[in-house]
Amino acid sequence: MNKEAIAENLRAHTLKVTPQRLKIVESLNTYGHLNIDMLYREVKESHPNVSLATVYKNLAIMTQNGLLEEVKISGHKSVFEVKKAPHIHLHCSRCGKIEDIEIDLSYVKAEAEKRSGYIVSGSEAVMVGVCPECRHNR
Amino acid sequence: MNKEAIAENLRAHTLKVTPQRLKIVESLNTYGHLNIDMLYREVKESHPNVSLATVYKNLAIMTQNGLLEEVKISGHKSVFEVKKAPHIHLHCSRCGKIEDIEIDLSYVKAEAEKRSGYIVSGSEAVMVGVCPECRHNR
DNA sequence: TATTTAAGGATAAAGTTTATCGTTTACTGG
DNA sequence: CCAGTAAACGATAAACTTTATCCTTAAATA
Repeated sequence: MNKEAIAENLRAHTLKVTPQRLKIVESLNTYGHLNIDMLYREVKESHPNVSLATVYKNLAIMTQNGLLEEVKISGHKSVFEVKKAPHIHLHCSRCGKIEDIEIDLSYVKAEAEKRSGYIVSGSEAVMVGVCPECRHNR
Repeated sequence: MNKEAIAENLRAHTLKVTPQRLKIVESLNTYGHLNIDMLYREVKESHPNVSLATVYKNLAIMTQNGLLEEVKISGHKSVFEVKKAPHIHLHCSRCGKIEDIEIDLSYVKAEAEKRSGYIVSGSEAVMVGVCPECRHNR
């Protein structure tokens, strides 16, 4: 995804296009899931005097505006990702990596609604385990 | 669940039985899901000079030892619960309440393993929506 | 290109969690 | 039941994280 497409995406979420924001989204496109410290380091590479507060402020507003999503991982700092089609997360407890996998949860949602009376508007699921690489390299 | 049963549960997890720990688990049995501030307030009622550090230390060790579980809720502080049979969480975005519901995720787990090569050992799922009470009282 | 408004940077303040350390308490074995 | 030991407690400092403030800079609009 190129810079102009990212800029489009920012504008689509009523956010001004700034170099710092471009870099944040670019980094997330490249690495998938990054926490705030990683993102701060990333942005500093191209903008050495970026303020940590800027990263905080941007993650907050980009998440509020629906461009990013925060993923809470048990025992770790939250990571952020660019919002895309609904999916669940795989978290490797050995190497810490996080992957997306598109598994349909509509059955779970329907079942939850039926049995609880809730109207469910969203869901978040994380499966924890060991990835193939970590299983083999030991 | 009475005090002796809670004490049993603590011992079963190689934890000494202290009044502060009893109160924490008792509160969680009563209310289901509480964050650290709520638990601190709870324990203070029966042990007015409990230290906040004690609550932190106990939640950490009880979680490590598998007696409690931490539930990360988007936009809120983590809540804790007494570990029980696998279940997923319902979170009402209006009133903030959290409920358990036992829905089988083994299909999701199997599918995730098949498609990713991971060996999945655990999962955490939260469905966000509006509970029946909040839907009606407005 | 000037104007307006939002965003950035620096840093202070607030809030949260962990570490330290001396004292107290729960457990064990006699 | 009591003494000894190790763990837990309380108080508090330190570390760490997040948010707020305020002045400067930059992006969008016409």
